[in-house]
Amino acid sequence: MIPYWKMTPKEFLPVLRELARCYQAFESYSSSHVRSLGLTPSQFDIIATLGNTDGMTFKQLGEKTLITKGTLTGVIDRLTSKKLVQRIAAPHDRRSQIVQLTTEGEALFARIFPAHLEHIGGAFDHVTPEDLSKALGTLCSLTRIFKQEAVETQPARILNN
Amino acid sequence: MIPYWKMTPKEFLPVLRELARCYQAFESYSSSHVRSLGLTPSQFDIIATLGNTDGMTFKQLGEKTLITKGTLTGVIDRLTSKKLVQRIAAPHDRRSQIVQLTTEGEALFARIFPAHLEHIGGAFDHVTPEDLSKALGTLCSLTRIFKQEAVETQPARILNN
DNA sequence: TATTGTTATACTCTATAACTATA
DNA sequence: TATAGTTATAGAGTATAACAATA
Repeated sequence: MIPYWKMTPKEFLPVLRELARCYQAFESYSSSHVRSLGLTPSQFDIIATLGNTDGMTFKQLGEKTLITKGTLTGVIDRLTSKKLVQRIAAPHDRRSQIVQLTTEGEALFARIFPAHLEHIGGAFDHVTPEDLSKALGTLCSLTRIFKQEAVETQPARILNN
Repeated sequence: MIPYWKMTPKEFLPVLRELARCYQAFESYSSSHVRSLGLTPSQFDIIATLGNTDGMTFKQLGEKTLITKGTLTGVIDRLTSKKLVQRIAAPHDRRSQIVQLTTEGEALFARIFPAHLEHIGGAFDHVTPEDLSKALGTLCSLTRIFKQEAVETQPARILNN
């Protein structure tokens, strides 16, 4: 039995604005570190995603990072020319390629990622675990519904389902 | 008397991931609307920021939208060629220019913005006001600290101030 | 001298779609 | 026929810095 509220823009807009502001503040902080290493945010995203894995296919990588395949080829090309990642053939499907960190890429990941986490973790020192888990819950439910809505672009569809 | 917790990455990383996922889901949903109007997200950002105002200077606009001045000139040029915004001279400083919506831009804003809000509001129907305000609080405190950290890039600075 | 906005450059990302080689 | 990744293209945002006009 879920209670039903009709939120007004006046109520939820501050949350959206703060969501954007928070994400952008995080991104901007994160990217200032990242750019000082000679990486773009997209490139760092790839490194962080591949860290502590044996690599993954272009398809998987694209799904995790939300980068489309056409763009991904370019990003991986640039990281390859920096010797941070490499392509290897996938074992059971010759159409497929595995992207993985090189030794150099792993070393970079090992050097910068823990420091990143340590730094970021400081932001959470005065947030209670309870607030954190509530915020997580709220963010999750928002995400779920935004994703739903993104699929059902035509409101009329709701009537047809 | 604020209690002190030391959060571990295992605790806060899910929140960061969900923050990114939530923002990106929102952005992607929002931008699918926006692109169907022939606008990019940056361009919509400008329109939404100028809506219900008498216009503002390049400087103000850049601060609100987090677009740097060099880029902003290009974005405004494109919106100008679409006849959605216009530049006018600022009254008391002849270096400065005011950007404002044209009649056409205002009409577009009036047509799409309420619909946008209405659509987005649906996502909040099953979130309680309490959770919403807690999430807002948490987001705010995170934002504040990310911004702080972004400024103090050199930790050593803290000692010098 | 400092500030506002413009211009210029080089790079990166995006959307889109045609293409290849496999499956 | 469908899928994985590549290539090509045109447009748009980014960082950076030099520049003109004005304060």
